[in-house]
Amino acid sequence: MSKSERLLALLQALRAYRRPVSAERLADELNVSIRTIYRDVVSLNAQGATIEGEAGIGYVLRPGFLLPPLMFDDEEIEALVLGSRWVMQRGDKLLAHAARNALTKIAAVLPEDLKERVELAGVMVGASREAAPEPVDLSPIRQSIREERKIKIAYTDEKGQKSERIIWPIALAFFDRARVVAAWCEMRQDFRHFRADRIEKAKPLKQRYPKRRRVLLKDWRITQGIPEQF
Amino acid sequence: MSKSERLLALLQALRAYRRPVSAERLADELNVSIRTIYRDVVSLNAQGATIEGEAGIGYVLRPGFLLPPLMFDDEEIEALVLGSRWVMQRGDKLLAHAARNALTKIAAVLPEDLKERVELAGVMVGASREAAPEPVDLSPIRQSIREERKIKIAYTDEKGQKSERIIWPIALAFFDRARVVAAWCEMRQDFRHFRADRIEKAKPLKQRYPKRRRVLLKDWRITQGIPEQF
DNA sequence: GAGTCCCTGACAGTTTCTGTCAGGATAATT
DNA sequence: AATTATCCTGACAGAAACTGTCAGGGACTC
Repeated sequence: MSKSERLLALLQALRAYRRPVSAERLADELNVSIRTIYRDVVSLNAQGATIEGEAGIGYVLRPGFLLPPLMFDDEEIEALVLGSRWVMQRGDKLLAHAARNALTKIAAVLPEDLKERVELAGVMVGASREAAPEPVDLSPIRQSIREERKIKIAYTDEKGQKSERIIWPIALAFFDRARVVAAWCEMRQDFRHFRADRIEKAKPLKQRYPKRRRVLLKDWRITQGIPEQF
Repeated sequence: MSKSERLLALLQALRAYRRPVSAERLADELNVSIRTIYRDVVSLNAQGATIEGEAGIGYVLRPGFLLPPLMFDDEEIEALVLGSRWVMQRGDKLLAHAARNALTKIAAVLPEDLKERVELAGVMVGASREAAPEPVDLSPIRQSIREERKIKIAYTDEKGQKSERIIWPIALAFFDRARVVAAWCEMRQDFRHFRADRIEKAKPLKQRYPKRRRVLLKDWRITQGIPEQF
Protein backbone atom coordinates (compact mmCIF):
# COMPACT_ATOMS: atom_id res chain seq x y z
CA MET A 1 0.00 0.00 0.00
CA SER A 2 1.48 3.29 -1.07
CA LYS A 3 1.57 6.27 1.18
CA SER A 4 -1.05 8.21 -0.73
CA GLU A 5 -3.34 5.25 -0.65
CA ARG A 6 -2.79 4.94 3.04
CA LEU A 7 -3.54 8.59 3.63
CA LEU A 8 -6.93 8.18 2.03
CA ALA A 9 -7.57 5.05 4.03
CA LEU A 10 -6.59 6.90 7.18
CA LEU A 11 -8.99 9.66 6.36
CA GLN A 12 -11.77 7.20 5.89
CA ALA A 13 -10.92 5.40 9.11
CA LEU A 14 -11.09 8.67 10.99
CA ARG A 15 -14.40 9.45 9.40
CA ALA A 16 -15.78 6.06 10.28
CA TYR A 17 -14.96 6.18 13.97
CA ARG A 18 -16.75 9.20 15.26
CA ARG A 19 -15.20 9.04 18.62
CA PRO A 20 -11.53 9.70 19.11
CA VAL A 21 -9.24 6.91 17.94
CA SER A 22 -5.78 6.23 19.23
CA ALA A 23 -2.88 6.22 16.85
CA GLU A 24 -2.12 2.71 17.96
CA ARG A 25 -5.45 1.48 16.78
CA LEU A 26 -5.09 3.20 13.46
CA ALA A 27 -1.61 1.80 13.10
CA ASP A 28 -2.99 -1.63 13.64
CA GLU A 29 -5.72 -1.16 11.12
CA LEU A 30 -3.41 0.15 8.45
CA ASN A 31 -0.53 -2.17 9.19
CA VAL A 32 2.09 0.44 9.85
CA SER A 33 3.93 1.56 12.92
CA ILE A 34 2.56 4.18 15.25
CA ARG A 35 5.29 6.53 14.24
CA THR A 36 4.06 6.41 10.68
CA ILE A 37 0.57 7.32 11.81
CA TYR A 38 1.93 10.37 13.58
CA ARG A 39 3.72 11.32 10.42
CA ASP A 40 0.66 10.70 8.27
CA VAL A 41 -1.46 12.89 10.48
CA VAL A 42 0.99 15.69 9.96
CA SER A 43 0.85 15.10 6.21
CA LEU A 44 -2.91 15.24 6.12
CA ASN A 45 -3.07 18.33 8.24
CA ALA A 46 -0.58 19.95 5.93
CA GLN A 47 -2.89 19.16 3.06
CA GLY A 48 -5.86 20.88 4.52
CA ALA A 49 -7.48 18.32 6.76
CA THR A 50 -8.10 19.12 10.39
CA ILE A 51 -7.15 16.21 12.54
CA GLU A 52 -7.04 17.03 16.19
CA GLY A 53 -5.09 14.93 18.60
CA GLU A 54 -5.33 15.06 22.33
CA ALA A 55 -3.04 13.27 24.73
CA GLY A 56 -4.77 10.44 26.50
CA ILE A 57 -7.69 10.60 24.09
CA GLY A 58 -6.83 10.06 20.47
CA TYR A 59 -7.51 11.67 17.13
CA VAL A 60 -10.65 13.21 15.75
CA LEU A 61 -11.21 14.41 12.22
CA ARG A 62 -13.10 17.65 12.01
CA PRO A 63 -15.45 17.52 9.05
CA GLY A 64 -15.08 19.83 6.15
CA PHE A 65 -12.05 18.50 4.35
CA LEU A 66 -12.34 19.54 0.75
CA LEU A 67 -11.69 16.08 -0.57
CA PRO A 68 -14.83 13.97 -0.58
CA PRO A 69 -14.60 10.28 0.30
CA LEU A 70 -13.63 7.70 -2.25
CA MET A 71 -16.28 5.88 -4.19
CA PHE A 72 -17.79 2.80 -2.56
CA ASP A 73 -15.92 -0.44 -2.94
CA ASP A 74 -17.48 -3.83 -3.67
CA GLU A 75 -18.04 -4.66 -0.03
CA GLU A 76 -19.68 -1.36 0.65
CA ILE A 77 -21.99 -1.75 -2.30
CA GLU A 78 -22.93 -5.17 -1.07
CA ALA A 79 -23.59 -3.81 2.40
CA LEU A 80 -25.78 -1.04 1.03
CA VAL A 81 -27.73 -3.38 -1.18
CA LEU A 82 -28.26 -5.88 1.60
CA GLY A 83 -29.30 -3.21 4.06
CA SER A 84 -31.71 -1.62 1.64
CA ARG A 85 -33.21 -4.94 0.72
CA TRP A 86 -33.75 -5.74 4.33
CA VAL A 87 -35.54 -2.45 4.86
CA MET A 88 -37.62 -3.06 1.75
CA GLN A 89 -38.81 -6.29 3.32
CA ARG A 90 -39.11 -5.36 6.93
CA GLY A 91 -39.80 -1.68 7.04
CA ASP A 92 -43.20 -0.07 6.88
CA LYS A 93 -44.45 0.76 3.44
CA LEU A 94 -43.09 4.27 3.30
CA LEU A 95 -39.73 3.23 4.62
CA ALA A 96 -39.50 0.32 2.22
CA HIS A 97 -40.20 2.65 -0.60
CA ALA A 98 -37.61 5.10 0.65
CA ALA A 99 -35.03 2.34 0.81
CA ARG A 100 -35.60 1.56 -2.81
CA ASN A 101 -35.36 5.21 -3.79
CA ALA A 102 -32.20 5.71 -1.81
CA LEU A 103 -30.58 2.78 -3.51
CA THR A 104 -31.61 4.08 -6.89
CA LYS A 105 -30.08 7.44 -6.12
CA ILE A 106 -26.88 5.81 -5.06
CA ALA A 107 -26.80 3.66 -8.17
CA ALA A 108 -27.19 6.79 -10.25
CA VAL A 109 -23.80 8.13 -9.20
CA LEU A 110 -21.93 4.86 -9.52
CA PRO A 111 -19.59 4.12 -12.37
CA GLU A 112 -20.76 1.44 -14.76
CA ASP A 113 -18.98 -1.50 -13.21
CA LEU A 114 -20.36 -0.80 -9.78
CA LYS A 115 -23.82 -0.22 -11.10
CA GLU A 116 -23.67 -3.74 -12.36
CA ARG A 117 -22.67 -4.91 -8.90
CA VAL A 118 -25.84 -3.44 -7.52
CA GLU A 119 -27.96 -5.21 -10.07
CA LEU A 120 -26.15 -8.48 -9.65
CA ALA A 121 -25.65 -8.31 -5.91
CA GLY A 122 -25.48 -11.79 -4.49
CA VAL A 123 -26.92 -10.89 -1.12
CA MET A 124 -30.58 -11.36 -0.48
CA VAL A 125 -33.01 -11.14 2.36
CA GLY A 126 -35.29 -14.03 3.06
CA ALA A 127 -38.93 -13.50 3.86
CA SER A 128 -39.65 -13.36 7.55
CA ARG A 129 -41.78 -16.22 8.74
CA GLU A 130 -43.26 -14.66 11.79
CA ALA A 131 -44.54 -11.31 10.81
CA ALA A 132 -46.14 -9.96 13.93
CA PRO A 133 -49.06 -8.11 12.42
CA GLU A 134 -49.20 -4.51 13.50
CA PRO A 135 -52.48 -2.68 13.78
CA VAL A 136 -50.94 0.71 13.16
CA ASP A 137 -48.78 2.12 10.42
CA LEU A 138 -45.35 2.87 11.78
CA SER A 139 -44.46 5.67 9.43
CA PRO A 140 -46.37 8.39 11.28
CA ILE A 141 -44.69 7.25 14.45
CA ARG A 142 -41.32 7.58 12.81
CA GLN A 143 -42.29 11.00 11.68
CA SER A 144 -43.24 11.99 15.20
CA ILE A 145 -39.88 10.73 16.39
CA ARG A 146 -38.09 12.83 13.80
CA GLU A 147 -40.09 15.91 14.59
CA GLU A 148 -40.05 15.45 18.34
CA ARG A 149 -43.82 15.39 18.66
CA LYS A 150 -46.03 13.67 21.16
CA ILE A 151 -48.28 10.77 20.28
CA LYS A 152 -51.39 9.49 21.93
CA ILE A 153 -51.52 5.73 21.89
CA ALA A 154 -53.92 3.02 22.90
CA TYR A 155 -51.80 0.18 24.24
CA THR A 156 -52.34 -3.26 25.61
CA ASP A 157 -49.53 -4.50 27.80
CA GLU A 158 -48.32 -8.07 28.15
CA LYS A 159 -50.93 -8.73 30.83
CA GLY A 160 -53.74 -7.66 28.58
CA GLN A 161 -54.17 -4.39 30.48
CA LYS A 162 -55.39 -1.64 28.18
CA SER A 163 -54.44 1.96 28.56
CA GLU A 164 -54.30 5.26 26.75
CA ARG A 165 -51.20 7.34 27.09
CA ILE A 166 -49.41 10.27 25.70
CA ILE A 167 -45.83 9.44 24.94
CA TRP A 168 -42.76 11.20 23.64
CA PRO A 169 -41.39 8.75 21.12
CA ILE A 170 -37.61 8.78 20.76
CA ALA A 171 -36.72 5.66 18.86
CA LEU A 172 -38.03 2.73 16.92
CA ALA A 173 -36.15 -0.51 17.38
CA PHE A 174 -36.36 -3.39 14.96
CA PHE A 175 -36.08 -6.86 16.40
CA ASP A 176 -36.45 -10.06 14.46
CA ARG A 177 -39.92 -10.69 15.76
CA ALA A 178 -41.18 -7.35 16.83
CA ARG A 179 -40.75 -3.67 16.57
CA VAL A 180 -40.61 -1.56 19.65
CA VAL A 181 -41.21 2.11 20.22
CA ALA A 182 -39.04 3.63 22.90
CA ALA A 183 -40.57 6.67 24.53
CA TRP A 184 -40.94 8.81 27.57
CA CYS A 185 -44.33 8.04 29.01
CA GLU A 186 -46.16 11.02 30.45
CA MET A 187 -48.34 8.75 32.53
CA ARG A 188 -45.50 6.88 34.16
CA GLN A 189 -43.06 9.76 34.05
CA ASP A 190 -40.41 7.36 32.90
CA PHE A 191 -39.07 5.65 29.83
CA ARG A 192 -41.19 2.83 28.51
CA HIS A 193 -40.98 0.42 25.60
CA PHE A 194 -44.06 -0.34 23.55
CA ARG A 195 -44.27 -3.30 21.24
CA ALA A 196 -45.67 -2.07 17.98
CA ASP A 197 -48.01 -5.02 17.62
CA ARG A 198 -49.68 -4.06 20.88
CA ILE A 199 -50.26 -0.47 19.92
CA GLU A 200 -53.86 -0.44 18.82
CA LYS A 201 -54.09 3.17 17.91
CA ALA A 202 -51.56 5.91 17.52
CA LYS A 203 -52.56 9.48 16.99
CA PRO A 204 -49.71 11.85 16.27
CA LEU A 205 -50.22 15.11 18.09
CA LYS A 206 -49.12 18.47 16.84
CA GLN A 207 -47.62 19.38 20.14
CA ARG A 208 -43.88 18.98 20.36
CA TYR A 209 -42.35 17.55 23.43
CA PRO A 210 -40.39 19.95 25.56
CA LYS A 211 -37.03 18.23 25.58
CA ARG A 212 -34.63 17.66 22.73
CA ARG A 213 -34.58 14.12 21.52
CA ARG A 214 -30.82 14.04 21.69
CA VAL A 215 -31.04 14.61 25.42
CA LEU A 216 -33.80 12.10 25.93
CA LEU A 217 -31.90 9.49 23.98
CA LYS A 218 -28.89 9.98 26.15
CA ASP A 219 -30.89 9.66 29.37
CA TRP A 220 -32.64 6.65 27.97
CA ARG A 221 -29.36 4.99 27.09
CA ILE A 222 -27.98 5.62 30.52
CA THR A 223 -30.99 4.57 32.55
CA GLN A 224 -31.80 1.56 30.40
CA GLY A 225 -28.25 0.53 29.70
CA ILE A 226 -28.61 0.71 25.93
CA PRO A 227 -25.33 0.89 24.07
CA GLU A 228 -24.96 3.48 21.38
CA GLN A 229 -25.41 2.12 17.89
CA PHE A 230 -22.79 2.98 15.37
CA MET B 1 5.66 18.81 -2.15
CA SER B 2 5.56 15.12 -1.51
CA LYS B 3 4.17 12.72 -4.00
CA SER B 4 1.06 11.92 -2.01
CA GLU B 5 0.36 15.59 -1.69
CA ARG B 6 0.88 16.08 -5.37
CA LEU B 7 -1.49 13.28 -6.26
CA LEU B 8 -4.25 14.98 -4.35
CA ALA B 9 -3.45 18.25 -6.03
CA LEU B 10 -3.47 16.55 -9.39
CA LEU B 11 -6.84 15.08 -8.66
CA GLN B 12 -8.19 18.47 -7.74
CA ALA B 13 -6.69 19.99 -10.85
CA LEU B 14 -8.31 17.38 -13.06
CA ARG B 15 -11.56 17.88 -11.28
CA ALA B 16 -11.39 21.61 -11.68
CA TYR B 17 -10.76 21.61 -15.43
CA ARG B 18 -13.72 19.91 -17.00
CA ARG B 19 -12.15 19.82 -20.41
CA PRO B 20 -9.10 17.77 -21.24
CA VAL B 21 -5.81 19.09 -19.89
CA SER B 22 -2.42 18.33 -21.32
CA ALA B 23 0.19 16.73 -19.17
CA GLU B 24 2.47 19.63 -19.90
CA ARG B 25 0.05 22.06 -18.40
CA LEU B 26 -0.38 19.93 -15.32
CA ALA B 27 3.36 19.54 -15.04
CA ASP B 28 3.69 23.26 -15.09
CA GLU B 29 1.05 23.74 -12.49
CA LEU B 30 2.54 21.21 -10.14
CA ASN B 31 6.16 22.04 -10.77
CA VAL B 32 7.27 18.65 -11.89
CA SER B 33 8.38 17.19 -15.16
CA ILE B 34 5.96 15.81 -17.70
CA ARG B 35 7.29 12.36 -17.10
CA THR B 36 6.25 12.61 -13.49
CA ILE B 37 2.74 13.55 -14.49
CA TYR B 38 2.54 10.46 -16.64
CA ARG B 39 3.66 8.41 -13.72
CA ASP B 40 1.22 10.09 -11.37
CA VAL B 41 -1.65 9.35 -13.69
CA VAL B 42 -0.69 5.71 -13.56
CA SER B 43 -0.58 5.85 -9.78
CA LEU B 44 -4.02 7.36 -9.54
CA ASN B 45 -5.45 4.90 -11.97
CA ALA B 46 -3.94 2.11 -9.94
CA GLN B 47 -5.81 3.47 -6.94
CA GLY B 48 -9.10 3.21 -8.69
CA ALA B 49 -9.42 6.49 -10.52
CA THR B 50 -10.19 6.51 -14.21
CA ILE B 51 -8.12 9.13 -15.90
CA GLU B 52 -8.34 8.88 -19.61
CA GLY B 53 -5.68 10.28 -21.83
CA GLU B 54 -6.00 10.80 -25.51
CA ALA B 55 -3.16 11.71 -27.79
CA GLY B 56 -3.43 15.22 -29.07
CA ILE B 57 -6.11 16.04 -26.53
CA GLY B 58 -5.08 15.60 -22.94
CA TYR B 59 -6.38 14.00 -19.77
CA VAL B 60 -9.88 13.80 -18.41
CA LEU B 61 -10.96 12.41 -15.07
CA ARG B 62 -14.00 10.25 -15.47
CA PRO B 63 -16.47 10.67 -12.62
CA GLY B 64 -16.90 7.78 -10.23
CA PHE B 65 -13.70 7.89 -8.27
CA LEU B 66 -14.81 10.30 -5.62
CA LEU B 67 -18.25 10.28 -4.15
CA PRO B 68 -20.27 13.22 -5.45
CA PRO B 69 -22.66 15.10 -3.20
CA LEU B 70 -25.87 13.22 -2.56
CA MET B 71 -29.30 14.31 -1.51
CA PHE B 72 -31.83 12.23 0.35
CA ASP B 73 -35.06 13.04 2.07
CA ASP B 74 -35.71 12.19 5.68
CA GLU B 75 -37.28 8.88 4.91
CA GLU B 76 -34.41 7.83 2.70
CA ILE B 77 -31.87 8.77 5.32
CA GLU B 78 -33.77 6.74 7.85
CA ALA B 79 -33.91 3.80 5.48
CA LEU B 80 -30.19 3.95 4.83
CA VAL B 81 -29.32 4.25 8.48
CA LEU B 82 -31.61 1.41 9.44
CA GLY B 83 -30.32 -0.83 6.68
CA SER B 84 -26.71 -0.13 7.48
CA ARG B 85 -27.26 -0.71 11.15
CA TRP B 86 -28.87 -4.00 10.43
CA VAL B 87 -25.92 -5.08 8.34
CA MET B 88 -23.53 -3.93 11.04
CA GLN B 89 -25.30 -6.26 13.43
CA ARG B 90 -26.04 -9.21 11.25
CA GLY B 91 -23.42 -9.27 8.57
CA ASP B 92 -20.07 -10.97 8.78
CA LYS B 93 -17.27 -8.88 10.13
CA LEU B 94 -16.09 -7.50 6.83
CA LEU B 95 -19.57 -6.68 5.67
CA ALA B 96 -20.42 -4.99 8.95
CA HIS B 97 -17.34 -2.89 8.60
CA ALA B 98 -18.25 -2.02 5.04
CA ALA B 99 -21.73 -0.97 6.13
CA ARG B 100 -20.24 1.43 8.61
CA ASN B 101 -17.87 2.85 6.05
CA ALA B 102 -20.57 3.24 3.45
CA LEU B 103 -22.76 5.14 5.85
CA THR B 104 -20.00 7.49 6.94
CA LYS B 105 -19.08 8.13 3.34
CA ILE B 106 -22.64 9.06 2.60
CA ALA B 107 -22.79 11.26 5.67
CA ALA B 108 -19.64 13.02 4.55
CA VAL B 109 -21.19 14.23 1.30
CA LEU B 110 -24.51 15.24 2.82
CA PRO B 111 -25.35 18.84 3.59
CA GLU B 112 -25.08 19.79 7.25
CA ASP B 113 -28.71 19.47 8.22
CA LEU B 114 -29.02 16.01 6.76
CA LYS B 115 -25.81 14.92 8.37
CA GLU B 116 -27.44 15.60 11.66
CA ARG B 117 -30.36 13.42 10.68
CA VAL B 118 -27.99 10.54 10.23
CA GLU B 119 -26.51 10.99 13.65
CA LEU B 120 -29.85 11.39 15.33
CA ALA B 121 -31.70 8.75 13.37
CA GLY B 122 -34.37 7.22 15.54
CA VAL B 123 -34.29 3.80 13.99
CA MET B 124 -32.33 1.03 15.63
CA VAL B 125 -31.73 -2.63 15.27
CA GLY B 126 -32.14 -4.92 18.21
CA ALA B 127 -29.66 -7.66 18.95
CA SER B 128 -30.63 -10.98 17.48
CA ARG B 129 -31.48 -13.52 20.10
CA GLU B 130 -30.86 -16.65 18.15
CA ALA B 131 -27.54 -16.28 16.54
CA ALA B 132 -26.94 -19.51 14.71
CA PRO B 133 -23.19 -19.80 15.16
CA GLU B 134 -21.42 -20.35 11.91
CA PRO B 135 -18.19 -22.30 11.71
CA VAL B 136 -16.95 -20.48 8.64
CA ASP B 137 -16.44 -16.86 7.82
CA LEU B 138 -18.94 -15.80 5.19
CA SER B 139 -16.91 -13.06 3.62
CA PRO B 140 -14.77 -15.32 1.43
CA ILE B 141 -17.95 -16.98 0.27
CA ARG B 142 -19.38 -13.63 -0.69
CA GLN B 143 -16.20 -12.91 -2.52
CA SER B 144 -16.44 -16.15 -4.44
CA ILE B 145 -19.99 -15.24 -5.36
CA ARG B 146 -18.90 -11.85 -6.64
CA GLU B 147 -16.04 -13.29 -8.61
CA GLU B 148 -17.91 -16.31 -9.90
CA ARG B 149 -15.50 -18.82 -8.43
CA LYS B 150 -16.05 -22.32 -7.25
CA ILE B 151 -15.84 -23.33 -3.61
CA LYS B 152 -15.17 -26.66 -2.03
CA ILE B 153 -17.29 -27.19 1.04
CA ALA B 154 -17.69 -29.77 3.76
CA TYR B 155 -21.38 -29.93 4.55
CA THR B 156 -23.62 -31.77 6.93
CA ASP B 157 -27.20 -31.98 5.76
CA GLU B 158 -30.30 -31.98 7.94
CA LYS B 159 -30.05 -35.75 8.38
CA GLY B 160 -26.52 -35.50 9.69
CA GLN B 161 -25.10 -36.84 6.45
CA LYS B 162 -21.66 -35.43 5.77
CA SER B 163 -20.34 -34.70 2.33
CA GLU B 164 -17.72 -32.77 0.44
CA ARG B 165 -18.77 -30.92 -2.65
CA ILE B 166 -17.67 -28.40 -5.13
CA ILE B 167 -20.29 -25.76 -5.61
CA TRP B 168 -20.79 -22.67 -7.71
CA PRO B 169 -22.13 -20.16 -5.25
CA ILE B 170 -24.55 -17.63 -6.68
CA ALA B 171 -26.22 -15.96 -3.74
CA LEU B 172 -26.23 -15.58 0.00
CA ALA B 173 -29.63 -15.19 1.58
CA PHE B 174 -30.13 -13.74 5.05
CA PHE B 175 -33.00 -15.16 7.05
CA ASP B 176 -33.78 -14.23 10.62
CA ARG B 177 -32.38 -17.43 11.98
CA ALA B 178 -29.98 -18.62 9.38
CA ARG B 179 -28.01 -17.68 6.38
CA VAL B 180 -28.14 -19.80 3.30
CA VAL B 181 -25.81 -20.16 0.38
CA ALA B 182 -27.53 -20.82 -2.92
CA ALA B 183 -25.36 -22.64 -5.41
CA TRP B 184 -25.12 -25.00 -8.29
CA CYS B 185 -23.88 -28.27 -6.91
CA GLU B 186 -21.45 -30.15 -9.14
CA MET B 187 -22.18 -33.39 -7.34
CA ARG B 188 -25.95 -33.21 -7.75
CA GLN B 189 -25.86 -31.32 -11.02
CA ASP B 190 -28.59 -29.12 -9.72
CA PHE B 191 -29.22 -26.08 -7.56
CA ARG B 192 -28.91 -26.64 -3.84
CA HIS B 193 -29.24 -24.51 -0.75
CA PHE B 194 -26.72 -24.82 2.03
CA ARG B 195 -27.34 -23.45 5.49
CA ALA B 196 -24.27 -21.56 6.53
CA ASP B 197 -24.26 -23.02 10.02
CA ARG B 198 -23.94 -26.50 8.51
CA ILE B 199 -20.99 -25.63 6.33
CA GLU B 200 -18.06 -26.90 8.29
CA LYS B 201 -15.37 -25.86 5.91
CA ALA B 202 -15.31 -23.70 2.84
CA LYS B 203 -12.30 -23.45 0.63
CA PRO B 204 -12.53 -20.88 -2.12
CA LEU B 205 -11.03 -22.22 -5.31
CA LYS B 206 -9.23 -20.19 -7.89
CA GLN B 207 -11.15 -21.76 -10.68
CA ARG B 208 -14.04 -19.75 -12.00
CA TYR B 209 -17.24 -21.47 -12.87
CA PRO B 210 -18.04 -21.75 -16.54
CA LYS B 211 -21.38 -19.95 -16.58
CA ARG B 212 -22.16 -16.34 -15.87
CA ARG B 213 -23.80 -15.76 -12.54
CA ARG B 214 -26.49 -13.69 -14.15
CA VAL B 215 -27.56 -16.74 -16.12
CA LEU B 216 -27.35 -19.08 -13.17
CA LEU B 217 -29.39 -16.72 -11.04
CA LYS B 218 -32.08 -16.61 -13.65
CA ASP B 219 -32.24 -20.38 -13.96
CA TRP B 220 -32.25 -20.68 -10.23
CA ARG B 221 -35.12 -18.24 -9.90
CA ILE B 222 -37.13 -20.06 -12.49
CA THR B 223 -36.55 -23.59 -11.28
CA GLN B 224 -36.87 -22.73 -7.60
CA GLY B 225 -39.60 -20.17 -7.96
CA ILE B 226 -37.65 -17.37 -6.32
CA PRO B 227 -38.95 -13.88 -7.02
CA GLU B 228 -36.51 -11.22 -8.06
CA GLN B 229 -35.47 -8.78 -5.37
CA PHE B 230 -35.52 -5.22 -6.63
C1' DG C 1 3.99 16.52 -43.31
C1' DA C 2 3.86 19.23 -39.16
C1' DG C 3 2.20 19.77 -34.81
C1' DT C 4 0.36 17.94 -30.41
C1' DC C 5 0.17 14.90 -27.30
C1' DC C 6 0.02 10.40 -24.95
C1' DC C 7 3.05 6.72 -23.44
C1' DT C 8 7.12 3.71 -22.31
C1' DG C 9 11.75 2.14 -21.00
C1' DA C 10 16.21 2.78 -18.89
C1' DC C 11 19.52 5.01 -15.76
C1' DA C 12 21.28 6.97 -11.70
C1' DG C 13 21.31 10.17 -8.31
C1' DT C 14 18.48 11.81 -5.01
C1' DT C 15 14.74 11.90 -1.78
C1' DT C 16 11.51 9.90 0.93
C1' DC C 17 9.74 6.58 3.73
C1' DT C 18 9.66 3.47 7.55
C1' DG C 19 10.49 1.13 11.78
C1' DT C 20 13.02 1.41 15.93
C1' DC C 21 14.61 3.49 19.91
C1' DA C 22 14.62 7.04 23.30
C1' DG C 23 12.55 10.47 25.53
C1' DG C 24 9.25 14.40 26.69
C1' DA C 25 4.65 16.32 27.62
C1' DT C 26 -0.27 16.45 28.92
C1' DA C 27 -4.41 15.28 31.02
C1' DA C 28 -7.44 12.24 33.32
C1' DT C 29 -7.80 8.64 36.81
C1' DT C 30 -6.75 6.32 40.87
C1' DA D 1 1.29 11.65 43.92
C1' DA D 2 1.55 7.82 41.11
C1' DT D 3 -0.28 5.58 37.07
C1' DT D 4 -2.11 5.27 32.67
C1' DA D 5 -3.01 6.38 28.11
C1' DT D 6 -1.99 9.15 24.78
C1' DC D 7 0.17 12.56 21.71
C1' DC D 8 4.49 14.14 19.90
C1' DT D 9 9.49 14.79 18.51
C1' DG D 10 14.21 13.76 17.15
C1' DA D 11 17.72 10.81 15.30
C1' DC D 12 19.40 6.89 12.47
C1' DA D 13 19.98 3.82 8.72
C1' DG D 14 18.56 0.78 5.44
C1' DA D 15 15.10 0.09 2.03
C1' DA D 16 12.12 1.79 -1.21
C1' DA D 17 10.41 5.18 -4.17
C1' DC D 18 10.71 9.00 -6.77
C1' DT D 19 12.48 12.14 -10.32
C1' DG D 20 14.44 14.27 -14.35
C1' DT D 21 16.65 13.30 -18.50
C1' DC D 22 17.07 11.21 -22.74
C1' DA D 23 15.40 8.52 -26.46
C1' DG D 24 11.94 6.78 -28.95
C1' DG D 25 7.19 5.07 -30.48
C1' DG D 26 2.45 5.95 -31.76
C1' DA D 27 -2.04 8.27 -32.70
C1' DC D 28 -4.78 11.86 -34.26
C1' DT D 29 -5.77 16.59 -36.34
C1' DC D 30 -5.05 20.18 -39.52
